[in-house]
Amino acid sequence: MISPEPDELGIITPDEKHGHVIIHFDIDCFYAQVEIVRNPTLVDKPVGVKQRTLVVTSNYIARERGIYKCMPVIDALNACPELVLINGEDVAPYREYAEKITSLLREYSDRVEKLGFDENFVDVTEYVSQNSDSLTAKEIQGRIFQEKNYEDIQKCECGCDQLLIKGATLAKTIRERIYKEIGLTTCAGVSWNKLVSKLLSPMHKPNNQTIMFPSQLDSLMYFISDLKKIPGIGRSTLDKLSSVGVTTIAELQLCNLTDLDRIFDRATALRLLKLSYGIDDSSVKFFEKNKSIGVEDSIKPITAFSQCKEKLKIVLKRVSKLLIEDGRVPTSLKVSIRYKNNSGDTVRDSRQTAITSALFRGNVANICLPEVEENILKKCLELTKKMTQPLKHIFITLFGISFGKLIEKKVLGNSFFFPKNLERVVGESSCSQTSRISDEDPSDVYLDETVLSELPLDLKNEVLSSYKSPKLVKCQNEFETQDCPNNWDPEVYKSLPVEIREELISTSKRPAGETLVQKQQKRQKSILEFLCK
Amino acid sequence: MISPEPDELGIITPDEKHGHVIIHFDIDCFYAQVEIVRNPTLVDKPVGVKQRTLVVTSNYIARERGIYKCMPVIDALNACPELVLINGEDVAPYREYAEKITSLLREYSDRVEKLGFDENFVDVTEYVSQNSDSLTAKEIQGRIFQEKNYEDIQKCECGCDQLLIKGATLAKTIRERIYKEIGLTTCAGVSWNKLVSKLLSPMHKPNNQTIMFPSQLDSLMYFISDLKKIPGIGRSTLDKLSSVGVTTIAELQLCNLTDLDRIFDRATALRLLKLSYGIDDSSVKFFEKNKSIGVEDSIKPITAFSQCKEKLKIVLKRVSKLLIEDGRVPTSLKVSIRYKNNSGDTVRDSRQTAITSALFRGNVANICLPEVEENILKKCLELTKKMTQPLKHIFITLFGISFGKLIEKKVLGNSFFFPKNLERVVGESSCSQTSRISDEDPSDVYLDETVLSELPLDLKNEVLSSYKSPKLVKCQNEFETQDCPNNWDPEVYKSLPVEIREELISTSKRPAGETLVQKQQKRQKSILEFLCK
DNA sequence: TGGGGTCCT
DNA sequence: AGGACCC
DNA sequence: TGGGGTCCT
DNA sequence: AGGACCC
Ligand SMILES: Nc1ccn([C@H]2C[C@H](O)[C@@H](COP(=O)(O)OP(=O)(O)OP(=O)(O)O)O2)c(=O)n1
Ligand SMILES: Nc1ccn([C@H]2C[C@H](O)[C@@H](COP(=O)(O)OP(=O)(O)OP(=O)(O)O)O2)c(=O)n1
Ligand SMILES: Nc1ccn([C@H]2C[C@H](O)[C@@H](COP(=O)(O)OP(=O)(O)OP(=O)(O)O)O2)c(=O)n1
Ligand SMILES: Nc1ccn([C@H]2C[C@H](O)[C@@H](COP(=O)(O)OP(=O)(O)OP(=O)(O)O)O2)c(=O)n1
Ligand SMILES: [Mg+2]
Ligand SMILES: [Mg+2]
Ligand SMILES: [Mg+2]
Ligand SMILES: [Mg+2]
Repeated sequence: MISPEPDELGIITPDEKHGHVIIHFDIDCFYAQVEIVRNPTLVDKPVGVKQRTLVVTSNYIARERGIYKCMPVIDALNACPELVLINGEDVAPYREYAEKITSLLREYSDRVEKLGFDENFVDVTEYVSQNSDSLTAKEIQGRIFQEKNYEDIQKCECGCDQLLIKGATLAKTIRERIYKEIGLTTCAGVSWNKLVSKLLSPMHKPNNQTIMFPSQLDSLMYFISDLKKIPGIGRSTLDKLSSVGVTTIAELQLCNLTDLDRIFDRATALRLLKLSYGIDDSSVKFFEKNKSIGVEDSIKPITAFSQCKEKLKIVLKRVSKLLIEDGRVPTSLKVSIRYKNNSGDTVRDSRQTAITSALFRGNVANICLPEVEENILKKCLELTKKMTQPLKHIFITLFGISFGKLIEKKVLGNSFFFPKNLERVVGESSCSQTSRISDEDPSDVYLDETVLSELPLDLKNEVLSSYKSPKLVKCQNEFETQDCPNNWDPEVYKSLPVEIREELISTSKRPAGETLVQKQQKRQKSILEFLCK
Repeated sequence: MISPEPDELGIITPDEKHGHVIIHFDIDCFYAQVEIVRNPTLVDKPVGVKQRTLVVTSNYIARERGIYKCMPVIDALNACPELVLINGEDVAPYREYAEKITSLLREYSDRVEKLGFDENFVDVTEYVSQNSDSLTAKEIQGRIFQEKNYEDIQKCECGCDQLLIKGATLAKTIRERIYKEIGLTTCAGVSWNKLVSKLLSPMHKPNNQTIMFPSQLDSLMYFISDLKKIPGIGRSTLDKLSSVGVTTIAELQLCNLTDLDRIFDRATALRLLKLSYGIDDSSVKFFEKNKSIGVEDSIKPITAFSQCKEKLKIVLKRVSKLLIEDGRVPTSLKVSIRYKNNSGDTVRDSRQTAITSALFRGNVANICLPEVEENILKKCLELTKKMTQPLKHIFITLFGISFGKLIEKKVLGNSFFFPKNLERVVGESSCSQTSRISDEDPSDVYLDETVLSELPLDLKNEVLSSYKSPKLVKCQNEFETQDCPNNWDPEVYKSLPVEIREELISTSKRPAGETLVQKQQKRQKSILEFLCK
C-alpha cells in the first residue's frame, strides 16, 4: 500500500489533485455492434467485421469462441467456423454512428475529446456541480473497481468522492440515452483524470461502467500491470524500456531515473514515471472538428502506372462523399501508396500538395462535377508519379487520399511568399458559398453556352452545379476545340492542357477585335488573360 | 504592349481584378538608420552595420561609395576606408523600432503583414473608402512609375485609379507620421496587389514612394526583368528555371508550360507564370504576433562539449529578455548549432523539445530565477548533446536558442496521448498569471523558508518572483542537502537530480509520521509524491 | 558569410 | 527535422 | 495484417 | 515527409 495512509478519521491526503470528474466512454465491439444494429438478425450469432484479410473486431459471442481483435480471417474461421463475417472496409457507417455519439455527449460539456471513432473523454466537472442535486443518489451506479463496498474505501479529504459518485450517476444516464437514442451499448470509466478513466472503462465490459476513488490508485496500476496498456506507451517506448530491463508497470515505478536517462530525455522519463503511477494532469480538450478526411483502399497489386488513375478515382469518389458531407473546403491533398521498393521491401510513402479552394469553385460539393474531379485526379496522379518515379517496377497494393487544412468558408487567393499555402488566412471571412447540389430534379432548362460563358465564374459554377450529369457531360464537351476564344492563337490554345482551356473559355470576356502585330505579344496576352481566370 | 488595349474612350478592361489598395512599406537602410537615430553624430558619415565579418547594411552615403548589403567587412573597408562600422549583432534595438512601426500601421488596418523586421504590407482598402473625402487631393503624392504624367496613363474601367491615388495620399501621411513619431524615413509602394506594391516600393529609394496603375503592369515586369527580384523565386527555383533556359521575367512569361512541367508540378508552374505577369491574388494577412522568439550567436570555435553550457547560457540570457518582454509562455524549445561534421563539412543542425509552461512557474519572467534558468539550460544541453553525440571532434561555431508555441496564459497540464504536446489546448482559459518581476525594489521582508515551502507552488513562485537576486540566491540554497523532506529516504533523495529535489522540497506537504515497513514502498511513495509536484 | 523570421514536407 | 523562402 | 485518425520532428 | 502514437 503506497497510497497515502489514512489519518485517524480514515481520511487520506492525496498526492494528486482531483477536482475534476472525467468520464471515458467506449462503445462495445463498435463495428460489430453497428452491423448488428443494421441487421438485427445477427444479434444471436457470432459476428466478425473484416477488412480484407483481417477480422478487426467481433461481437462478444464471437469473442467467447476465441476471436480477438485484428485476427487474421483464416485463423478466425478456424477457431469459429460459424463466424458471420461482414465486410467493414468502407467505414462510412461507423463514422456516422460515431458522430451521433459525440453530438450527444456535447450536450453535457464543451470538453469532449474524441479518440478514434468509438471513444470519447468528457470532462463533466461543471455539469456535475451545476446539477448536483439531481445527480444525488444513495447507490453508486455500475461497478466499483475491485468490487469494493464504498464503505470500505478510504475517503479523500478534498471531497472528490461525492463528485465522482455523481459522475457515475451521470455516466449511467448518458449511457442509457446512448442506448435508447442511438441503439448502442457502451462502457464508461469514471474518475478524476483521463488516464484512470480510460483504464477503468473496459474493466467490466461489455455494457457496464466502473468507478474508482483516489485511494485505490496503486491497486489499479498494480492490477493493470501491463505497460502496453498505458496509453502513450507504444511499441517503440516498450522496446526501449525493456532494453533497460523494465517490463512491468511496477518495475517502471521503481526504476532508477538514471536508467531511463540512458534511453529517454529527462522530460520523457518523468512523463513515463508519472504514467506508471496513474498520474495525468492533462485536460480533456475542447471539442474540435476533425482536421483531415481520408480514405484508403488496399487493392490487388497493380503493376503499371497507367492503372493508377482508375484506382485513385475509386478512392477519390469515396472521399468526395465525406468531403461533401463535411462541407468544408480542403486546401491540402495527400496521396499515400503502399508498394514494393527497388529492394523488394513493402513500404508506405506519401506526397502532399497544397490545393487552392478555387479548384472547388466556391463549393466543395462541386467535387462531383466531372471536370473538378478530373482536376483533382490529375493532382493525385502527379503526387503518385513523384513516388513511383524512381521505381524499377511498379507494384502498388494500396492507395490512400486524404484532404486536410479544411477551411470553413471559400477564400480565394494564394498566399504570397508562402506559395504552398494556398489559402490559410487566419480569420479570413469573405465570400458566399454556392448552394449544394440537391437531389431534387433541377429542371430541364436549356443551358445557353454563350450566355453561360459570359457569366462570372462564380455564377457560372453556381448554375452548372444545379444541373445533373447529362447536362454536365454536355458542359464538359463545351471545352473542346471549336471554342477557341477569338483573342487566342489557336495553336497556343490547343497546346494548353484541358484544365487550362476549360478555365480560359469560362473567363474570356470580350470579342477583342484589336490587331496585335507581334505573335509573341499575342501569346503573352493570351496567357495573361488565362492566368487571370 | 500586352496590357489590355484601351477602347475608344481610352478606358481599359483589366485582366486582373483590383478592388484593393495595398501599400508596402520598407524602411530605408533599416539597421543603419536606427544606429544613426541612436547616435545622430553619424548622420553625415558613411555608416555600416556589421555582424561578425559581414556588413549587413549601410546608409546611403556609404552606398554611394560602393558598399552593398551583406558585403564582407574586408571588402567594405577596402572600398571605403572611412566607413564607420557599428556592431549590430544584437538586434534588440531594431526589433524595438520594428515594433513601433507595426503598431502605428495597425491604426489603419487589421491587415498588417510583417515581412522581416522592416517591411509591412497594409491593406488600406477599407480605410481609403471610409476616409475618401479627406484623402481627396489634386496631386498624386510621390512618384508615378516611369515618371508618367497621370494624364498620359490609361484609365481603368473599374475606377481603381482614384482609389489608388487616395492610397498614395494616405501612404504619404503615414510615412510622415513614421518620420515625426519614430524618426525613420521609409519607402512605400502603392498598387492593387502585394507583389506590385513590393516591387514598386524601392523604385525611388530612399525616402520616397511610388504608385502605379494597372495599365502599366507589363512595363513594370519588363522593367524589373530580373527573376530573382520576384518574391517567391529564390535560389532553388532560379536554378531550376535556368535549367530549362529561363533566365528573365520575359522568358518566363513566354515559356512553354511543358518546359516548366519538367521541373515543377503544375500548380507551381502556374504560380510562377502568374508572378511573371505581376499577378498576385494573395491577401494581406491579418496582423498576428510572432510565432517564435530566438537568438543566435556565432562564436569562435569551441572544441569540447564542456564549453557548450557557458555559450548557451549567454544566448539564453539574451533570449530570456525578449521572452519576458513578450510575456507569453513558450512550450517549445529549439537549439541550433553550426559545426563541422565527421566529414569536415560545416553544417547546421537543430533539435527541438516540448517544454511545460510549469517550468516557468506561472510567469515567464521567472526565467531569470537562477533555478529556472538552470533547468532550461539543462534542456538546451540535452538537445545539444543529441546533435554532438555522433561527432568525433567537437567544433561548434554557432549556438541558437529559439522558443516557440508561445501561449497567452499559463496553462498547466501535459496533453494526454500526445506526450510532446505539453500545453496546446485550443481555447484553454484558466489560471492567473503572476505579476512581472518589477524593477522597483520589492521590500526586504525576511522570507521564512518553512512557511514558504508549505505554500502551494503557484503562490510560492509568485512570492519568489517578487524578490530580487540576493534573496533568490538564498532560496536556491534552500534546495540543498539538509532539507531532505522527512518522509523521504535520504539516500533516494540525494540520488535525485537537483531539479527534482528542488521541486520536491517545494511541494512536500506534511510531516508524514507514518511508519512504512518496506524500503521499496517507501521509495515508491517518495517518487509518487515528487511526481505530484 | 549575421542574425533574425515564416511556412511546407 | 530539414528545406525553401523572406528580410 | 484494414482503415481510420492525431501530433511532433 | 516520416515517425510515434491512438482506435
Ligand atoms: N487497430 C484497430 C483498432 C480498432 N479498430 C476499430 C474497430 C473497433 O470496432 C473500433 C473500436 O476499437 P476498440 O478498441 O474500442 O474495440 P471494440 O469497440 O471493437 O471492442 P471493445 O468492446 O473491446 O471496445 O475501432 C480498428 O479498425 N483497428
Ligand atoms: N483541465 C484539467 C485539469 C486537471 N485535470 C485533472 C487531472 C489531474 O488528475 C487532476 C489534477 O491536475 P492538476 O494538478 O493540473 O490540477 P489543477 O488544480 O491545476 O487543475 P485545474 O486546471 O482544474 O485548476 O485534475 C483535468 O482533468 N482537467
Ligand atoms: N540578408 C539580410 C537582409 C536584411 N537584413 C537586415 C538588415 C537590413 O537593414 C534590414 C532590412 O532589409 P532591407 O532589405 O530592407 O535593407 P535595408 O533596409 O537595410 O536597405 P533598403 O534601404 O534598401 O531597404 O534587414 C539582414 O540582416 N540580412
Ligand atoms: N483579400 C484580397 C483579395 C484580393 N486582393 C487583390 C489582389 C489582386 O490583385 C486583386 C484581385 O484578386 P482576386 O481575383 O482574388 O479578387 P477578388 O474580387 O476575389 O477579391 P476580394 O477578396 O476582395 O473579393 O485584389 C487583395 O489584395 N486582397
Ligand atoms: Mg475503443
Ligand atoms: Mg470499443
Ligand atoms: Mg526590406
Ligand atoms: Mg529596408
